[in-house]
Amino acid sequence: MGLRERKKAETRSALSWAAIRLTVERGFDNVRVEDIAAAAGVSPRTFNNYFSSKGEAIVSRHLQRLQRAADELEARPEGEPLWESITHAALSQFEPGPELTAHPVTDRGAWVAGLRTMVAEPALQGDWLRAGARAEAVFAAAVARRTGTDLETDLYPHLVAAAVAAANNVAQNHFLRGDGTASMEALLTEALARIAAGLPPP
Amino acid sequence: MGLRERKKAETRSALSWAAIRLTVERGFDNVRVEDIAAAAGVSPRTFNNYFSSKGEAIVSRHLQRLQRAADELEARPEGEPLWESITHAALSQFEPGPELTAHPVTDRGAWVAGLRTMVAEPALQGDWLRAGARAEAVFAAAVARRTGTDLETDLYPHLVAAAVAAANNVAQNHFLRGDGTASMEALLTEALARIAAGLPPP
DNA sequence: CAGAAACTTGCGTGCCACGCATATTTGCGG
DNA sequence: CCGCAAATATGCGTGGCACGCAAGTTTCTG
Repeated sequence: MGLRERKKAETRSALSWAAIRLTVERGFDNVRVEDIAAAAGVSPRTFNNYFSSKGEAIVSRHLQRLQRAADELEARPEGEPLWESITHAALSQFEPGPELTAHPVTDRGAWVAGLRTMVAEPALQGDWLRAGARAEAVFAAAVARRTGTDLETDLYPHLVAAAVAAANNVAQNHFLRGDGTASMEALLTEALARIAAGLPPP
Repeated sequence: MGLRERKKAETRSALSWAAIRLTVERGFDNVRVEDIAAAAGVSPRTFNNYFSSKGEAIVSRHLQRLQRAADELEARPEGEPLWESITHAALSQFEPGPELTAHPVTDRGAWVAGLRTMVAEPALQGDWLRAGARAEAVFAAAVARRTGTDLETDLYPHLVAAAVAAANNVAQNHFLRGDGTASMEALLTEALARIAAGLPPP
């Protein structure tokens, strides 16, 4: 990778990280685009060369994680049953990436609280969902390749991708709503299993 | 219903209808809030008393339809199998409402073309998804009542609602992508059946 | 019918996304 | 090692939008 691309990736990462950090610290609408750009050491105008809104910047890491999960699906062994592969791929998004160690959190309590309010921010709901939809599309492509179905004509890959996205969202919401006794991994695994079982009435 | 509420409902409807019509005719960003307000016979400032953005106004009819489907679920007979009730409820959103006859479309071809570009408009994607999420929440409540599950502690009602929303979206996207040979009803029925069958690999 | 409550409207403000022109940086071939 | 072309960063200006606030105006209630 040339210097050009590397710098671009760094700037992008710096911007999204700054957007998240400032939003967690101060709340979404106490952060101007100007602040984010300044924190990333770049001009305000440049911010909009990378992201078309504050929300997009904040959500971009989430999107990356989801896309990594889709890649993971393609990396699963060929013979593995589909839903097993899917479960592994979906769980892989929680493996901590390098960005976690790069920015150590000093006050974990305040950080988590800020994260919760950020995730709950109404102005960001559309951005989260859009990111989910984009990830769903690439996931559908992976499912299509894996199952030999056709993205254009078959309902199947889209249905599977949408169902996985649904399970992911439900698990996430339940996790945020709950008291933290259930792990995210357990919730997601259960959600996927139930969907693969056809959601029979309890 | 008093005069007050009736007028409010009328204004709201007029605004959303104007927003849709103008967007279909001219394209999303050739329509100012000012135009919508004028078309509805109301001041620009009043527009924002009803909707907090153009997108919300455009999407509001869609949201109503989805919420009607959730109501329909509660109206299904008590003994009916859950997925049968769900399918009926989901299909009910396509029954033409009174608003269709109130605003006859003159040029159907141009109208449909405009609708397609409106639905594809990137700036509206978040709004569509947000509406879907809101409808999903009320659908989950209906499922919880119907199955005797708990919205707070159980994953089940949320999973079902999310899966139905997923099926709905997939069917809709496939319909828009396709050539119109498959009916929306058939697509949605198939999608729901597949999900209720646990999405086995083909 | 009078007062309260709800709704509408006009005005002002701060912010934001983005087009365009210009300066700066990077990559590449000589 | 150098200079040119392409990519990127920046500054500036514009149009638009969401919303707070403070009157007006309409509807409801007793």
